[in-house]
Amino acid sequence: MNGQNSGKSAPPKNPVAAESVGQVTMADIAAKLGISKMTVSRALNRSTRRRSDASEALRQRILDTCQDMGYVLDQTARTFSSKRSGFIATIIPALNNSNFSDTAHGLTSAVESAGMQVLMGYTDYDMATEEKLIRTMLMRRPEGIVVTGGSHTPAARKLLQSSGVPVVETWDLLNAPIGHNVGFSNAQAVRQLVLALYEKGYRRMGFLGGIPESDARGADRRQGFLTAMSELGLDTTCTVAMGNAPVSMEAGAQGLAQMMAKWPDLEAVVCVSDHVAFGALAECQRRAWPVPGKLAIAGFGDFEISRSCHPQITTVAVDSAGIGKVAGQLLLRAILAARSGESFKPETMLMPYKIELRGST
Amino acid sequence: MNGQNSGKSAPPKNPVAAESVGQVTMADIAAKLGISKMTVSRALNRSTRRRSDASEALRQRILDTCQDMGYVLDQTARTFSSKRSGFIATIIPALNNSNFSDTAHGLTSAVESAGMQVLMGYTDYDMATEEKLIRTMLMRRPEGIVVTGGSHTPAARKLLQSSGVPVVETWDLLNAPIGHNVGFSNAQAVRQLVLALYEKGYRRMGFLGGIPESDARGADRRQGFLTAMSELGLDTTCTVAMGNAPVSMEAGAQGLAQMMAKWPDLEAVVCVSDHVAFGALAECQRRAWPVPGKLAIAGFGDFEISRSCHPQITTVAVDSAGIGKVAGQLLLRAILAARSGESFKPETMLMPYKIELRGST
DNA sequence: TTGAAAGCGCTAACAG
DNA sequence: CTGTTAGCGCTTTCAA
Repeated sequence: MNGQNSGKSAPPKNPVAAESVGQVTMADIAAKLGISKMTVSRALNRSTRRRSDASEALRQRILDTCQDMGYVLDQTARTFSSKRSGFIATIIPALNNSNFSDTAHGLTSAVESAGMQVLMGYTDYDMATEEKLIRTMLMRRPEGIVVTGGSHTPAARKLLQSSGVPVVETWDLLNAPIGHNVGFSNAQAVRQLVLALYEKGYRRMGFLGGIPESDARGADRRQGFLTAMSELGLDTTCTVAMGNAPVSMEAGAQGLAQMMAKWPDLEAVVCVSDHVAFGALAECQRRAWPVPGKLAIAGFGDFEISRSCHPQITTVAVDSAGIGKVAGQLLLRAILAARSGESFKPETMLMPYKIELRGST
Repeated sequence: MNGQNSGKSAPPKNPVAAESVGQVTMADIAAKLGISKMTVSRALNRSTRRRSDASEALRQRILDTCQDMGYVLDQTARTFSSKRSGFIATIIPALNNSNFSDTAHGLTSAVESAGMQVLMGYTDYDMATEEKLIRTMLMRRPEGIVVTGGSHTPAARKLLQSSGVPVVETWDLLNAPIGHNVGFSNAQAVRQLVLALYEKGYRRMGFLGGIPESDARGADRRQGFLTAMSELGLDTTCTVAMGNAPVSMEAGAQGLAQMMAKWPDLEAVVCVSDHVAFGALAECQRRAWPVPGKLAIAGFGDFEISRSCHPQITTVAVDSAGIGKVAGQLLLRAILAARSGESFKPETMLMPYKIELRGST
C-alpha cells in the first residue's frame, strides 16, 4: 500500500470498474499495484520505451489496470501541473463556410500527431465577438493561437500580442502581422482573375460582394477588382454591395438583379465568393440567360458547388486545408523552439492559389 | 502586503502591465490591493452584487486592477479546484456539413449564456475516430456531451455511459439512447417524402445514397424509402450506393448516370442529401434533361443550395440549429439538476421536420 | 463581508 | 528506473 494514497477520503472504489470518469485517480492505480504515482504517470506519458523487458512488463500491467479500473487521465490536472494545456486555439469567421472549416481541418490534422487538440471558435464575421472569444480562450491557456485575417479590435490585438504564445494570422497577407502569417493577397488574386477575363475578351465587368466594412477579405477582393480595372483603363463603377458578410447565394441572386437593372450591357460579373457567384448563375438560369453567352460569372474559393454546377464556375482555387496545415506546422515548430528556450522569428508563408477558368466564362 | 503571497518566487512584476498572459495571478492582484485572494476570486465570480456601495466600490477597484495588470484568469486552475470545466463536448460527423455545423452553432448559442464553452470535434464519419475523440475529450472533464447519432463502437458507448455527465444523442431517433435524445426519424421523414411524391403522381422512383454501412443516418433514409415503396406496392429495386459518406455532389452526378443507365424510365430520384440531389440535378442540366419534366429530383436537409438553385430542389427541411439548441437546453437543465443533487430522467425530444415540395418535383 | 487553511490530481525536480 | 517532496492557481470550507 502506498502512503500517498492514505489521505484520500473518496468512497471505496469498485475493484473492477469505476462508476464514472474522474472517480479513479492515478493514486488509486498506484495503490492497487503497490507502486508510486510517478511510475504510473511515467508509464502513461512515455509512449515508447527503450529496452527493458522488466519495465515494459510493468508498464503493461499499469496500462491494464488503468483499463480495468476505468481510469481516465485528468488533463486539467496535468495542464495545471505541467503548464501545458495541449490546446491550440483557433478562430474562424464561420463554421459553415467550408473554406474556413477546411482550414480548421488542416490545422487539426497538423497538430493532432503532436498530441495537441484544437479549441475552435467562430466569430460570425464580428470583431467584437472575436475579441470576446480570444479573451475566453486565453483563460484556457492555449499553447498557440490561429486567427483568421488581420482585422481585430485594438483590445483583441493587444490580447494576442501579450498572449505569451505564438500567434498565426491566416488567409490574408498582412503588412503588420502580430506574429506569424500564412496566407495570400486576396486583392492580387482577384486582380489576376480580372486580367484573365480581360484576356478572354471581357471588358464591361462588375463586382458583386458584400458591404466592405463587414468583411475585410471581401473588401480586399473588391479592391483587387478595382485595381485591375483601373490598370486596364476600364470602367470601375459597376459594383454592388449586398448586405453584411457572409453574403448568401440568395443575396448573389438579388445582387445580380440589381446589377443588370443598372448596367444591362455588363459582360461579366466577378463575385466575392463562389456562393454569391452561384446565386448569380441561378438567377441567370431563372431568366433563361445563357452563361457565359449573355453574361460571364466568376467566383472565389473553389467551393464544391463551383465544380459541380453547370456550367462550372470560374474561380480562384485556394488551398484552404493547406493554410491550416502550414499554420499548424509553424505553430508546432514555434512551440518546440520556445520549450527549448530558442527564439523563433515570426515567419510569413505565402500560400499559392490558382485561377481556375471554367465554363461560366 | 498579503502573507499569502509571500511564498511566491516569481520574478517581480511590471506594476502597469504583465508581459504576457499567465504571469499575473490572483495573489498578485490581492497583494497589490492589500486584500486576500478570496476577495478577488469572489469579485471575479459574482457578476452581480446585492446592495453595498462599499463592496461595490472595492469590486470595481479589483476589476480595474486586473485590467491594469493584464490579469487573465486561469480557467485550468479554476476547473481543477472547482471540478467544473465549463466545457460541453460535442462531436459531429463533419465540420463542412452545414446541417451539423448549424447544430453546433445552436448548441453554442444555447450554452454560452450559462458561461459554458463548446469543445468541438468531428469524426469524418468514422466510428473509430469518434471513440478516440470521446476518449480525448473526457480527459478535459466536460460537464455534458453531445454526440451525433446512436452508432458508436462498444468502447465508445461504454465511455459515454460511464462518463458521469449527461449525454445527448442527436439527429436520430433511437430505440435505446444512452441518455437524452434529440432528433427525429430519418426513415419516417423519407417515407413521408416518398408518399408526397406518390401523391404527385410519381411511381417509378429510385434512391441515391452512399454505402449504408458508412453512414447510419443515410442507411435510415434508405430504409425509409424502401418502406414507403413497399407500402405503396411499388418496385424497390432502383437504388444506387455511391461510395462512403459523405457523398459528394460529384458522386451524386455519377450516381445519377449509373441509375439512368440501368433504369432509363425512372420518373423520380430521392437522394440521401441535398448535395447528392444537386449533383444529380447538374448532371441532368448537362444532359439538357428537363427537371422535373424528364426526371424529378428530391434531396434531404434543406441546405442553402436546394433553395438557391434552379429549379429549387424538393427536400426535407430539418431544424438543424434547433436540434443543437434543444440539446444545449436539456444539458443545462440536467447539469443544474445534478448540482443540486436532483435526479433528472433521460428525455427524448422529438424534433419537427417539414417536407418542402419545390420546383424539382 | 472577508480571511486563512486546505487541497484538487497531476508532474517537475531531485534523490536514491 | 523508481520514489519522495513540493507545488501549480484557484475555490471550497470554515472561521471571524
